Amino acid sequence: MLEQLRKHIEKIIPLTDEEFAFVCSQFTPAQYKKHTFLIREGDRVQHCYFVLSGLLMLVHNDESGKQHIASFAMEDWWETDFLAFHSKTAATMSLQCLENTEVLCLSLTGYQKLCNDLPKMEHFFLRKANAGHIASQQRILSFLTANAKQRYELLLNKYPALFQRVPKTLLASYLGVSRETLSRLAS
Amino acid sequence: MLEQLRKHIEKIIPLTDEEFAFVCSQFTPAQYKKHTFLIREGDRVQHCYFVLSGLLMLVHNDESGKQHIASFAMEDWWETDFLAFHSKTAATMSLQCLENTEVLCLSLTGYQKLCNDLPKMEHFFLRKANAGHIASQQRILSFLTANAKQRYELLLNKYPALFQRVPKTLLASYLGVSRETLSRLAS
DNA sequence: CGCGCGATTGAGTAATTTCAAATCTAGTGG
DNA sequence: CCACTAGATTTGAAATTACTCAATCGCGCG
Repeated sequence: MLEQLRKHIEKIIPLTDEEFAFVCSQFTPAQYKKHTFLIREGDRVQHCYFVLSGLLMLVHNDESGKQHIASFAMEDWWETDFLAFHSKTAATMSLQCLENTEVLCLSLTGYQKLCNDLPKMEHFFLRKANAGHIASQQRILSFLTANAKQRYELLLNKYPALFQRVPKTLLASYLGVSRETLSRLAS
Repeated sequence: MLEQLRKHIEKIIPLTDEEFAFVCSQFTPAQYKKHTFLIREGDRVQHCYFVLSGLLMLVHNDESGKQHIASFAMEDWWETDFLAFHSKTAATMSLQCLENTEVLCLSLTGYQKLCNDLPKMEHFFLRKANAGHIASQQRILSFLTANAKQRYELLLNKYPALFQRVPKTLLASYLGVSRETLSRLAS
């Protein structure tokens, strides 16, 4: 279980056993059942989560009660309401389980300790943050350049597994179209 | 001019004169006239740019010849085609001057040297990358939750200066609407 | 003055949403 | 094994939103 974290980190930087032990000391394992919330809008955000297994969604609910999915998080993803986590403000998004999910929890102080005491980990997080930024920019571009059908196909190519794992309604609210429109696109 | 960079960095981390001298050694100043390209699609991306003055836009041109603006970059912003820069691949976006612009150029090796030799700078870039990631997520949410008019008003609140500095056509292609639609929204 | 760029306006068309109803499917209890 | 229910998906039709194409307007600059 912690081996999974080690493999994940070592795709970017090698760690000695000692270093890895220190890394581990900052994480707390946790399990959540399908439908439960790791973060609720309005909460203080205590952790950043590394997903070991299962599936999460990061969701924002607007005034009219519609839900909009900022992101799905599957195995080996890092997820939280990053704005709230880093700025210690109230969450504007919920983080919810779409499946039974195992995570490793990292607190903000744990994150800071890792960055300060182990430069390799700061480097690791920098790489992850850059990748996240780039991925978000790509998604923005998809909204600018592609229509609903094209965005649907992009998603289908990028994460085919999602189609098995989540209801279409949720894919629709990730893509920014109504579920009816998504249904009509599939044909 | 380099003082501007120092002030910018020291909003996040203090630097000794010696450290700052080392930082400076990795940057090359450059000036570009309105309309010129810092990066063209297809190019290798040599630099990440810190904008001292002026205004840039990061643009993607689709097959049908329409241009889509991923981002504007004004004073004190860092900009480049980050995917191409970090992965040493060909640019999929152009970076172009909307005004005469002064920048400081940082090469990938310069970036890596700063990160390796000066942990403070790695920390600085981590903070910037996180902020960039968060800002992109907010923009994604704006596409999901807001219609054209609301996105227009968000932009207007966030960057009122842009309305003085760039033609509406470009704001439209940043917001993802046609210029005609934007024109009708303004009323 | 006249050119050229940017902004606006109008009219028709295409894409998407909304609301409503019908259909399908997996899981539950009898 | 079947009937039943809740959730998910599909379909239809009307309404809305945004796009496209075309024409016009406004203004700064040579």
